[in-house]
Amino acid sequence: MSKADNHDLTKDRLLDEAEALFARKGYDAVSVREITNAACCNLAAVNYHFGNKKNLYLEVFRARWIPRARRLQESFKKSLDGEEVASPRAVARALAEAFLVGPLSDEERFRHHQLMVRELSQSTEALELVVDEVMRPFFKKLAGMLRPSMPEESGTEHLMLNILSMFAMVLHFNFARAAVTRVTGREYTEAFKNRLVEHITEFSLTGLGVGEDLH
Amino acid sequence: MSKADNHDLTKDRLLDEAEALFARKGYDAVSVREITNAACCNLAAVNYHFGNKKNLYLEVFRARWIPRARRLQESFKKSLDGEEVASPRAVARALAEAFLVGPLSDEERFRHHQLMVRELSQSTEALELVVDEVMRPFFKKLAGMLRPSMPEESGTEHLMLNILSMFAMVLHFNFARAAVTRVTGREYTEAFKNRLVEHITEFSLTGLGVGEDLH
DNA sequence: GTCTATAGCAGGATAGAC
DNA sequence: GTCTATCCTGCTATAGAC
Repeated sequence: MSKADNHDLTKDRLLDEAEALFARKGYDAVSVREITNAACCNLAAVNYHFGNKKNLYLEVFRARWIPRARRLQESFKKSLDGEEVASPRAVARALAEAFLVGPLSDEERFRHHQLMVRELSQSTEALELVVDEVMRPFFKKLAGMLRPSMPEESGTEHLMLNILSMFAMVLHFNFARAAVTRVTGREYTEAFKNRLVEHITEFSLTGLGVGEDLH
Repeated sequence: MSKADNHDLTKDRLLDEAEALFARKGYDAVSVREITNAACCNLAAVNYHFGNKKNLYLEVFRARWIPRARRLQESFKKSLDGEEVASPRAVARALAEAFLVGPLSDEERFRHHQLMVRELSQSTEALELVVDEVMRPFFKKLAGMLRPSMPEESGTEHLMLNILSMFAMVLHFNFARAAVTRVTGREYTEAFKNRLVEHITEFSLTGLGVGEDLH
């Protein structure tokens, strides 16, 4: 019993600390020593539990990142339950809310987006997991929700580009915090995050909002 | 003469190869040996010319990245010369065009955005340079161009969030190529890049384009 | 399952010849 | 300015005791 406990706890601590460090510094900048120190266990534990460093990285995605992405999608879905039918505005707001405020702690949100951006910009094996198991199904669901509101003539590609654009904003305001803060002069307080949710919702609905005729 | 020549050529080759490698793999994943091999010079050359690896990285930004960012801004400015007054549509299109088609080769565009995203998501000393010398002034200019078209009551912050959002799209469609391709099924041909320019322009102007009443 | 000890190698950096 | 040779640190991974 205490054996199994130790096993699980060590493995869990390793996954947690590894994820935090990989997110903050990137795969190559983190050493196994650093991870095992942070997890208060022995250097050899990584090789025992995961075989090698790279496998630990992949396991971080399988055991931590992907489940969290699913929780985010659940949170998104719940936001929409109140609505009789998902209007584009409701979808945009629920999306922004789930990713910018949502169920995650600040630390978790940070981890999540840092790791995602690292994979998006430099695809390793983990990107396959991320795209195939999380992004594609989620985008498909979003497409289904938005399609009824779109002009008849717009195809799936148009829809996907729209979704990718909302996604780009959500991602950007999460991972480029340092730059956003430097440019706007605002820290990521609850108030500012709510302001960002408003902004993303509006921009998704009306762009710059200059009231130009629609075509 | 040949001395000075050799000096400059070696230094230039180092900067070029270093930038390419840092962009593709990230700072920590690249070794000085790898760089000097690619530049066909001796291991000690990095320390001779730049002092150390980190300084070489910073010099890549000073001597390569920032000048290229200036060229992009020039290209953006030129796109707008034909217009009597810069309408929001013209600004959005010029922005998307400069960054997605623009004056850079595919390889240069790739380098540029990879390095930028690395800095945006994990600020090192180079982020200060990037934000202070490139982003902030550029955003200020954009703000000046867009302000006349905005509703009276919207302040600078609203304007900045709008600019950051356009920027987020431009950036995203450049750095997340792998994922975009995986999701849309489209490679980054000239045709698709032009399609993206259209999309970014439209999304910037009207968002999802569902024709919702403006407020 | 967890530890110590260590093999074996790659990394950044430098001294000094040319 | 460029080279070779080398130092020394820190890395991943493993063998083997407990």
